[in-house]
Amino acid sequence: MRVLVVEDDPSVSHWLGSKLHACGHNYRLADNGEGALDMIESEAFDVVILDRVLPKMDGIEVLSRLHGRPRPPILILSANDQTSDRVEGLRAGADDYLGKPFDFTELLLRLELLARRHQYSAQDEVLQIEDLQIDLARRAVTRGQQRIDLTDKEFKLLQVLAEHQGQTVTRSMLLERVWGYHFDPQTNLIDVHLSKLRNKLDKGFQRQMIRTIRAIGYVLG
Amino acid sequence: MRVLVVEDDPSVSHWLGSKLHACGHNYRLADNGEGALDMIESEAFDVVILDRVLPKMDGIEVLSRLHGRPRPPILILSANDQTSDRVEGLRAGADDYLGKPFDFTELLLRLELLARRHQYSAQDEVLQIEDLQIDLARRAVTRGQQRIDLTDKEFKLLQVLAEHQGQTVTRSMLLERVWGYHFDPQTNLIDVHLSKLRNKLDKGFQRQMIRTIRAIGYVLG
DNA sequence: CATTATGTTTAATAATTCTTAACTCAACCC
DNA sequence: GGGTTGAGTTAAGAATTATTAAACATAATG
Repeated sequence: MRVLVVEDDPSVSHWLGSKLHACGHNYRLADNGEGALDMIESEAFDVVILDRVLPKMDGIEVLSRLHGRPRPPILILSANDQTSDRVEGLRAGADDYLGKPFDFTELLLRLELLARRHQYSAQDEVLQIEDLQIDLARRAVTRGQQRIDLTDKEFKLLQVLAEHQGQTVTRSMLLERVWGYHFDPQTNLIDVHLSKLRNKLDKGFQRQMIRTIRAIGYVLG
Repeated sequence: MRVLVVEDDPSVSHWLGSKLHACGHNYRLADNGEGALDMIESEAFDVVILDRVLPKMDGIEVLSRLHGRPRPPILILSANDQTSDRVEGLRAGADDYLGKPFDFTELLLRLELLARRHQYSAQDEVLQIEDLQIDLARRAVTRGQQRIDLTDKEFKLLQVLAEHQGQTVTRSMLLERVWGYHFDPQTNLIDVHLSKLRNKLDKGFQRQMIRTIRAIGYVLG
C-alpha cells in the first residue's frame, strides 16, 4: 500500500513510517495540513493516516477541504477517544477513527480494510500480485518503488497473465486476448513481446514473476 | 467461506448464522470454548468468529490453547471496545478484533480479508526435508545455502518425490504425475531426468537424498 | 510533407530443455 | 562366476523458447 502519514510529531511519524516499511508498504510523510492536501492532490495513495491535531490546519479542517473531491480513504488518529470526538471525525468525512494509544497491528488491519474497501468502490481496479501493482484504469504498472513503462502489447500481455494469476495461460489464449487472433500466426510474436515484458518486469529483481510452461504457455505469480 | 461461530448467546449466533448463510457462506456453531477447540481441531474452517465472553473458557483462553498450532484466522468479538481490551485480544493471537455493536457488513469484510490473507500466506507452501527446501509456489529449491536451478521436469520429479517423502514412488507413478503418461514409453526417460536431478541435488553433498529402489522406483529422504 | 520517435512484426540466430538411443555399470539370482 | 536384468551416464538431435536485429507501421513534431 502507498500510505500518507500526516503527523506533526516526528517521533510518531517516523515510528509509523518504519513500521509500515517493515510490513512492505510505501509511505510518505507530511507534517502539516497544507502539505498533506498538496500531496493528496498530486500523488496516488491507497490510504491516509491523518492526525487530528496539527499546527494551523487541523485534521477536521483538512477533511472538510477535501470534501467532495476524489481522495483516498482517510483514517483519523487522535488522542481523544471520546465517543463525541469519534462521531465528529466520522461526520467530517473520515472513513475510520482510531484513538491513541493504539496497537500498530490494529492500525495496519484497519488501513488494509479501508484500502481494500475503497478499491472495490472506486472502480479503477488495481491488481496486486506481491510487489507488483497493475492499475487497469490508468494502465500504470509499478513494482516495488519502481514505475514500469509498458507498451500496449506488453501491458495487455501482463493484464491477461495477471487476470489468471497462478494459472497457466496458454499461447492460444494470449493470441486471442492480446491480438484477437483465432489462429496461429506461425511466427514468434508472443515470444518477442514476452521477452520484452520480462526485460522490464523481472530484470534486476530476485524474484522472477513470469514463468514459462513449456509447450503450454506462461504463468504469472 | 466456511465460518465457525463461537458464541453462547443463541440469538446472536443464529442471527450471525443466517446472515452468513444469506451471503453464501457455510457456518457451524459452537456455544462454548471446549466445543470450539474440538471443531477447530477436526474441521477445516476459513475463519473463526470468537466471542470474547463465554461460559467457563473465555475467548482469550481458547486463543492461548491454540497458540502455535495450525489454525484458521480468528476474529474476536466483544462487548468491550476499550483499547486495552483490543490490544489484549490481538496480543493473545487474535487476527482481528471487533467490538459490539458492530455492522454486519464490516464484520463480513473483515472476515473476507482475514480468510484471503491467510490463504495467501498458506498458499506459498514450502516443503522442508532436512536441509532441502522446496517452495512450491515459487518453484524455488535450495539445499543448505545453495540455490538449485531445476528445469521443469526436474522440478516436477522432485515435487512428486517430496510429496511422498520417505515412501517409495513407483516409476509408473512418476510417469503419470510428471509426464501424464498412462503407459510405459519403453525408453529411459525417467532415468535420464533423475540422473540430471541427482547431479544438481546430491552432487557434492555428503548425504544423498534420492535412493533407488531397484525394480520399483525411488525414495526421497 | 519530411523527419523523428515509438511501437509492432518478422526473420534469423542462439540458448535451453526434452527425448531417444547407445553404451557402461551395478545388483541380483542361480 | 556368469548370465540377466535394471539403472546410470553420455551424447546427439529434436523441439521449444529467448534474444537480437532489422523491416515495417503509425503517430507526433517541426
